[in-house]
Amino acid sequence: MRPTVHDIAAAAGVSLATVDRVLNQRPGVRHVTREKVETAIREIGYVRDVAAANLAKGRTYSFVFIVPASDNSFMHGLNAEVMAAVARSPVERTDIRTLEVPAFDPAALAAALDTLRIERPAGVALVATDAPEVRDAVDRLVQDGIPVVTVVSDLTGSLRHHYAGVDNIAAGRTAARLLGRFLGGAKGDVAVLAGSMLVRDHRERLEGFAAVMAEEFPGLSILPVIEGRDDPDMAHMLVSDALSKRDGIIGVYSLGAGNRGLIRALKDKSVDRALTVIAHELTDHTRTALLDGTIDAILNQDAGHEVRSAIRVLKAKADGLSVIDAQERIRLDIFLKDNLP
Amino acid sequence: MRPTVHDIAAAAGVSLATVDRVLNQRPGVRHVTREKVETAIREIGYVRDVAAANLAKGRTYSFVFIVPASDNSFMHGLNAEVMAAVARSPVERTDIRTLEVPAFDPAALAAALDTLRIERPAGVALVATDAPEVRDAVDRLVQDGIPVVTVVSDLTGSLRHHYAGVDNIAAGRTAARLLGRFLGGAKGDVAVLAGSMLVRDHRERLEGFAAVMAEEFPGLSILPVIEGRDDPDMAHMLVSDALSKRDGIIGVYSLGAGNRGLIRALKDKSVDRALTVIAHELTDHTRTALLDGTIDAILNQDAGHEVRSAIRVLKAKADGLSVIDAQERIRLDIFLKDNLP
DNA sequence: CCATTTTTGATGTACGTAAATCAAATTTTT
DNA sequence: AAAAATTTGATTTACGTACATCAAAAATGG
Repeated sequence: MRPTVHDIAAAAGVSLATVDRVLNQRPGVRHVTREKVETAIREIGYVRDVAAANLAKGRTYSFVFIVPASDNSFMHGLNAEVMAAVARSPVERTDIRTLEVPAFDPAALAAALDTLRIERPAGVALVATDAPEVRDAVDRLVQDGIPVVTVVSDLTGSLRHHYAGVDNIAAGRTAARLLGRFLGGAKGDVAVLAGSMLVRDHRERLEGFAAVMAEEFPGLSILPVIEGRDDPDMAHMLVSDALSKRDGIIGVYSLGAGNRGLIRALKDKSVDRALTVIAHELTDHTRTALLDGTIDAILNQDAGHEVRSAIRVLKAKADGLSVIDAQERIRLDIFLKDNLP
Repeated sequence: MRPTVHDIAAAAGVSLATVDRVLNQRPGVRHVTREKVETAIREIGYVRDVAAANLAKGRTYSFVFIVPASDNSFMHGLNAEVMAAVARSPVERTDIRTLEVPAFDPAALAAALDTLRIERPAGVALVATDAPEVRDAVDRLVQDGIPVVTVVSDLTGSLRHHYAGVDNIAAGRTAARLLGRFLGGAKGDVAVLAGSMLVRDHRERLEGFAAVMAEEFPGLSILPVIEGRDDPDMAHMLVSDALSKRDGIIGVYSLGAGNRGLIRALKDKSVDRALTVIAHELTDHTRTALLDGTIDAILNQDAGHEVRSAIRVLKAKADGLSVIDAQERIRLDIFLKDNLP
């Protein structure tokens, strides 16, 4: 049987009320007594029954999810996963609210974060835009004692408690090795399509990609990055243009979210050119393209896992519990035709 | 606020005791009354507060994990993960016990399962040996109302509630495509090292591998399968032998757990031969081999995830709750040098 | 219509913790 | 040493559910 508060009281030779004061850091306990109780807690190996505690508190965790108002498949998917979590939330004693902010707008994000300092939710999750003002706003929240986790995109040098997302440098490196190996020893050019170099995850992917390319595949040279702003039409135009202008292109790495346009451009390219293509994010479009051979591999982060992980971590922080690190590591999924879910 | 049993009683116009009888399927309720209560439950959208319920029951879930007494890194890892779960178990109101049975011994496994029919734990997880007697024993447990999940290796045609493991056919297919693509258009032989063709997961991996090889890489031919019984020394001998006898070998697929011997054989092969190698299961040995270039890719199933998933599913079944399917899908990890955890 | 059986209601206790109140004991201050 | 302040104890209620008991009401059988 697990020890209870009564066992602590007996072991420490104090009353239940005193144990309660220590456990819930209420005032009115002398230092020596407090230590006596804490020793007893350690010695009998007491762990608070969180379920019973929350029942007694009538507590519901109120969490806020801040997501960018971006119109691409990935963000839609992320939103859907947050909504799914909201739907489950009553069962899990959580009360999750989403807050939409303009994409790539540090000032708006920082303002939203500062609003939350008043509201004081039990935890905040955000898709970070990597800017100093956002970092400062996050740090203020953290210093106010509110748990904060970043999702998908991290925040350089901030005090956030956790990052629920993939290692984007590793993702870029992996893409490079896959592309290099798939191309065998062939020599030629590689086109890179990104959303914007202003976002940290895209920058990091490119960084990793370029590093491995340089180290290991000297026969392949990276062309100047095409920034498609994650917009299908823009991506289509820019990629078509690049493909027609340069006929040395034998590989493409799409590290952003504008894959609809890319796929269109690849499909209406001159039939004689076989390209090896690696893209990020599994969506209906990329899935179809993978199956029909337009794309050779997809790197993916599972938005559902990221959302659930963020919530688990926030909950653990709110309860003062530890998390299982291995469980919260967001993995980079590599999909070929054969292992699609 | 979530509706409670009191709300049901009010809505249905019956007493709390009657609601309780319906909820916990106790006898002594007329059909019409029962239906009135059930309607009310549906209409106000009541969901039982599992935390409070378990608190009241003083319930601890007693689960049994049946693992094979196999001496390879993967099974050791699995065992370690089960032990980690055992360590966490008091906090999660679970009481997990492991049961070791001889590996590849259907009779022993079936006997162990039948013992559990007496003990009636709240759930059983097992690494299945794919045999009719095991299937029947599992079906008996299920028919007794005990939740059963298979882990790592599934059981053909059984009534088990869930399988916490990877799709091994997809794993084999993925290995084939990776190997084929890494080899570019080269022609030659591919050696396959397995543990034993008597285990279902190995058979399935081979099946998927062979299928894709035949469909898509006609230039590569698969040599007769080497069965190393997951034994390092045996694998070393057999692989060394094959490599020296056939010099057309350009690729190796190791789908079992005997990688230590394979790696040794690869390292002391004549230096001029560059092989492309795909192996299963991330262990210290395969990790080192991947980093030093002896192995080109590792396919992995995360034992920790499998164990935790199995427990979550068992708990959900025991509580009569549903699971989040996407969360319980065990993914096939593909590791290159660059995305090792 | 009475006796019997079945169904329903009313009520209390328990689970482990939180939180509050008030009295008693102890310490500190004057 | 008395007064004031602080610390501790004892006790109660609550959270939402499970489970048990006993009495009351309703349905059923003869």
